[in-house]
Amino acid sequence: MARTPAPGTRDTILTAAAGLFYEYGVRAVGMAQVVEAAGCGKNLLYKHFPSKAGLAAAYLSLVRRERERSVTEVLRWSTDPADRLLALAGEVADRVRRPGYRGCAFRNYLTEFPGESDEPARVAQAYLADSRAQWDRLVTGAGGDELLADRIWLIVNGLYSGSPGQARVAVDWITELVRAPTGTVRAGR
Amino acid sequence: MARTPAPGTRDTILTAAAGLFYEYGVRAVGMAQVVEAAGCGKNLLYKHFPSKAGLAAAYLSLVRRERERSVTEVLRWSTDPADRLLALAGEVADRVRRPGYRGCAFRNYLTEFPGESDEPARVAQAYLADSRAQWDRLVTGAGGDELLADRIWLIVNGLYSGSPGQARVAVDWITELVRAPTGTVRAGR
DNA sequence: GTCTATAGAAGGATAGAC
DNA sequence: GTCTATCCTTCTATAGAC
Repeated sequence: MARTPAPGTRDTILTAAAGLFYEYGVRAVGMAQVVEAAGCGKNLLYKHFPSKAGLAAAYLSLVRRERERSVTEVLRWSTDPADRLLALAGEVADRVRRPGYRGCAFRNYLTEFPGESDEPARVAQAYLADSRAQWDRLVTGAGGDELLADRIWLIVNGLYSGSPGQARVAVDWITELVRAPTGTVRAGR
Repeated sequence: MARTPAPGTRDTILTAAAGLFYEYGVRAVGMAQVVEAAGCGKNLLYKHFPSKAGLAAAYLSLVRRERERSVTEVLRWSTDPADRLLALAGEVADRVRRPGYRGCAFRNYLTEFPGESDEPARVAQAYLADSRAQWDRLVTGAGGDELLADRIWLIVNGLYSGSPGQARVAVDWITELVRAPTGTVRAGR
């Protein structure tokens, strides 16, 4: 038997890469930088990931898993669609307010690589489409119409690309829109 | 006798660079690509621009000038603050719907170079701050409060990073918010 | 000895700058 | 065009664990 492979190597590398990619951007971070941060050799990196694009795709998939775990957590709070919608809004706002927040990882990648259709781009686009669909389901589940879904998605987009100070404004607004005093939840005032 | 310098060389280079930078991103475009698109020699490029960062700053300044010219144009339509606000919203929506639209050039640069404080980053941040101030002035001029200004800026941010299809939703919503049936323009419903 | 890991050089392409 | 530097990727050399 030869030397036993370290068990968490892939995760170590991926975590290091994810931190760098998110903070400085995928394009700005070189593979040598990832290797240095992970404290491993280049060989090991290319053994676990086929290329930089593959590593970037794994990074975005990791962010997706973390985000989905957090979302699933807060959605457990209630079975009421309106409550779940507000819980989701609060989850996003919390993330935006976290120190070190530098925008949405998926939107950032698509901005860094416009028009690209490689694996990480597909991961990013798929997540954004699924995220939008989830918001829409919650809105319609809460009795909202298509217009309200469009408007809330507009706020969510603004929330992701705006300053952290706007988080409260966004959450309060969504709350107000969903908890419409008329009883029915529609987009119009 | 030396050859007389072509008069519009700087503009030719800058226009070519601007098109490439906006379409593919600043990081993705090399100086050789700019030279090829401009149809000039490399030495001429570095005669007119000190570095790539300098060229990028000139590109963002050009975008700012064009945008301000367009905004000034539509703001001439009316002296009524609410009308001007809606005219500004329409201008943004038109730009977002234009073919080849790939997001806000300033926001894109700051995403491509996070944490940077070089000249183009300062140009981008300055424009965004000034733009936000302009929106705020128009909202308060139309009788809106600070909350409404925050909310409209949220919509504008969402408009810039959303899909072109959301342009109409955004404009209609801003119109509805500004032309509040109660007569007074406030954020609350 | 055999396998895994690290460190670093080499390759080939491409970057910015002159 | 050239020069230097850096990019991603591969390969070599060496050290260490079994």
